Amino acid sequence: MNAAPGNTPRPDLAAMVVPLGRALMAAERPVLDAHGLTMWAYAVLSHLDETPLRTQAALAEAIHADKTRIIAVLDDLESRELLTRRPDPEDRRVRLLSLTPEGRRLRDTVRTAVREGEERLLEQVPAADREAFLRTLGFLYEVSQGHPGR
Amino acid sequence: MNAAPGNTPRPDLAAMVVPLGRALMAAERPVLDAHGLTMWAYAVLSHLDETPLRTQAALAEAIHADKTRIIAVLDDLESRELLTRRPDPEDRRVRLLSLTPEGRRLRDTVRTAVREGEERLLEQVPAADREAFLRTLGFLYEVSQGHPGR
DNA sequence: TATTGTTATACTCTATAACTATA
DNA sequence: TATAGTTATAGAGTATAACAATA
Repeated sequence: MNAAPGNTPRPDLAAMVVPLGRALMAAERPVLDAHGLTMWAYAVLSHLDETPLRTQAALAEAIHADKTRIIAVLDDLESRELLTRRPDPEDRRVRLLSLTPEGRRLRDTVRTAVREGEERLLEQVPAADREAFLRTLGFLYEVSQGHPGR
Repeated sequence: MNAAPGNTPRPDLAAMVVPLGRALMAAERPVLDAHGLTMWAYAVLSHLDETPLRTQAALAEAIHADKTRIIAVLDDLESRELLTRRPDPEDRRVRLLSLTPEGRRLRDTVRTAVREGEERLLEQVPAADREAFLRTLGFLYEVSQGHPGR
C-alpha cells in the first residue's frame, strides 16, 4: 500500500477514472431527462454558448464527437427552437449555428442543476484536496485531449 | 474563472472525467493488444489475483461488469490456460476461479507496462497535486461505486 | 477536385430474457 | 422453487463509407 515504483499502491488510473465517469454521467441523466436532453445535446448547448462556431464539423471536434453523430442532435435542438442553423451567405455549404434565447436559458438551468449535483459530491472532499484535484483533472484532461495549451 | 457558485469556473466534471477515461483506455490499448487481452480480460486478471472469488457473479460485480459479459472472457482466458475454472465439489453449480502461474505472470507484465504509461502522464503533474489528485480520485471512485467504506 | 453537411450501413458494446444444471 | 452459469437476442452507441450540394 505504499508508493514504491512497480508495486501496487493503487488501482490502475483507468480503472478508477472510467467507472467514475460512468457514475457522473448516470448522476446527470435524471437532470437531462427532465429537460429532454441527451448528453450530446447538453454538450452542444454548453459549447455553442461559450464559443460561437461557424461549422458543424468544428463543433463536433470541439466536443470530441463524430461529425455524423451530432446531426440528429442538431435536428432535434433546431426543431425545438433551442438553436438556429442557417446557411452562411458567404459559403452556402456551411451552417451557422447559434443558440436562441430559450436555448441559452435551458442550458443555464441544466448546467446549474448539474453543478449542484457535482458540488454535493465534491463537498465531501477536503477543501485543499478539492482544489488540487480540480486543477490536476483539468490539466490531465487538456493533456489527454492533445494538450492545446501545452 | 473563480469559484463563485452558479458561475462557470470549470467545465462540468463529467465533461472532463469521461474523455480522460477514454484517453486512458486508448493509451492502454496497445499494451493490452500486444498481449491479446481486452480491457475486461485485464480487469479479470487484475481482480482475480487480488481477491480470490468463489463465483463468477461475484467477480462480475467486483469489476462492475455484467455476469453474462465476462463469460466469453473467461472462456478465452481458460483456453489460454491463464486461469482455471472448476466446479466447486460442495456446490456443483459454482465455478471456482483461480489464476495459473502464467496468468499471474502475464498480469504482472501488463500491469507494469500500464503503470509505466500512467506514471509518464502523472510525472507532468506537480508532486503535491499528484498525491491529492490520486487520493481524491480514489475517494470519489469509492463513493461513486456505492461507497463500500463509507 | 475538395469540402460541408447528410444519409445509410455495419460494427461494437451492453442489457434483457430465456434456457440448463444443480440445489 | 431458487440459484449459478450459459446462450440468444435485441438495443444503444459508435465509426465508416457513400452521397448531394456547393465551392
